[in-house]
Amino acid sequence: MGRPPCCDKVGIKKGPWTPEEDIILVSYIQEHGPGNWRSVPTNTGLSRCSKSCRLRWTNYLRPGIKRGNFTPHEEGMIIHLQALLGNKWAAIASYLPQRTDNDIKNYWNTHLKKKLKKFQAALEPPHQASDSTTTGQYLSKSFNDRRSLDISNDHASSTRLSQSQSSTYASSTENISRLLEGWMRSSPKPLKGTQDEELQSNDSFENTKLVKSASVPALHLQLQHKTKDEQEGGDIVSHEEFDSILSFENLNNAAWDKSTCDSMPEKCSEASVPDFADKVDHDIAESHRQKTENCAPPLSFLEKWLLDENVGQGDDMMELSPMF
DNA sequence: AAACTACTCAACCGCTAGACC
DNA sequence: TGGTCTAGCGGTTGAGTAGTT
Repeated sequence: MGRPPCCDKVGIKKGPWTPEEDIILVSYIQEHGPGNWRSVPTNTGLSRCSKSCRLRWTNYLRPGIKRGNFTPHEEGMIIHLQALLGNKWAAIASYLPQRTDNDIKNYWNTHLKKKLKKFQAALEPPHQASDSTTTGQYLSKSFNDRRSLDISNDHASSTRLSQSQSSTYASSTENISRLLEGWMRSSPKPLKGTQDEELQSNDSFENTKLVKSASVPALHLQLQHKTKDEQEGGDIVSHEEFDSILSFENLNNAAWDKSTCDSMPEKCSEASVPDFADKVDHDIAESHRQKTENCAPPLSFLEKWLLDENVGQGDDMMELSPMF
């Protein structure tokens, strides 16, 4: 006796979503908000199962998602969070709110894993090269060897590489935007502001939800578990190693602030930081605290971030929610 | 120019946890 | 308390694309 399918498979469309389907889904969610996915196919007339609708929304259509072109600091965060948490993509994604877990997972599997493998291979004599697959091992070995290659340069080159690649994400999003614009013009629905604003306001709703359901408690548990592993002789990430994570020249304060404070305000609260410190690692938390202390005045923080981002990677900026 | 290979990433599948009755 | 249902998660697949021969 297996679990019944989430929806009747007969007549359910599979495969890539069309822009028209995207529009239908987005417009429905704009009106009703995300959630109650089961009713989405029936209410929208989409021949998709509820799961597919939810995934399409969370992985692709949800406003505020940053597509492609992972920045060096994002790479650094992914690498080290993966070393710390393992393949807990949702937990990792909660620290990179503009990225979906699917995106991070794909990026890890297609880019970072290989990169780290190469990195490890370069560090180890051939006879020592094991078939290890955990990044913790990669990282521990890599960072313990201070003769190591300049990983920042590696990041930079990879970013250049990825930036040179054409982005199907972008083109798809543009198509949808265009279609949405057309739809908005023809839609009788009275809407305040632009489509983007509308989407962004939904985004704040969605982000709020994300924050609430974000894996922070789970992360605490996992971190506790992880640090326990370390105490028991596990080969995860040492304090020193994690310092190096956060001191990546490209993993600047703005990076952390942006990805944490922007959409995870509770992490910026003074109350949450000591808790974080207890459970994770003093060094990490100290670094985090220093970074998050800047969060108190949201506007000045934002200004700081904007300035930093403009200097460092202006091309890569996300549009800010009008809620700011 | 065609055939082949490698790579990327959107989407799917199957499982689990938690909410609800 | 146990069963059912749903949302969410991580692993995997396969279509499309880029690169190479």
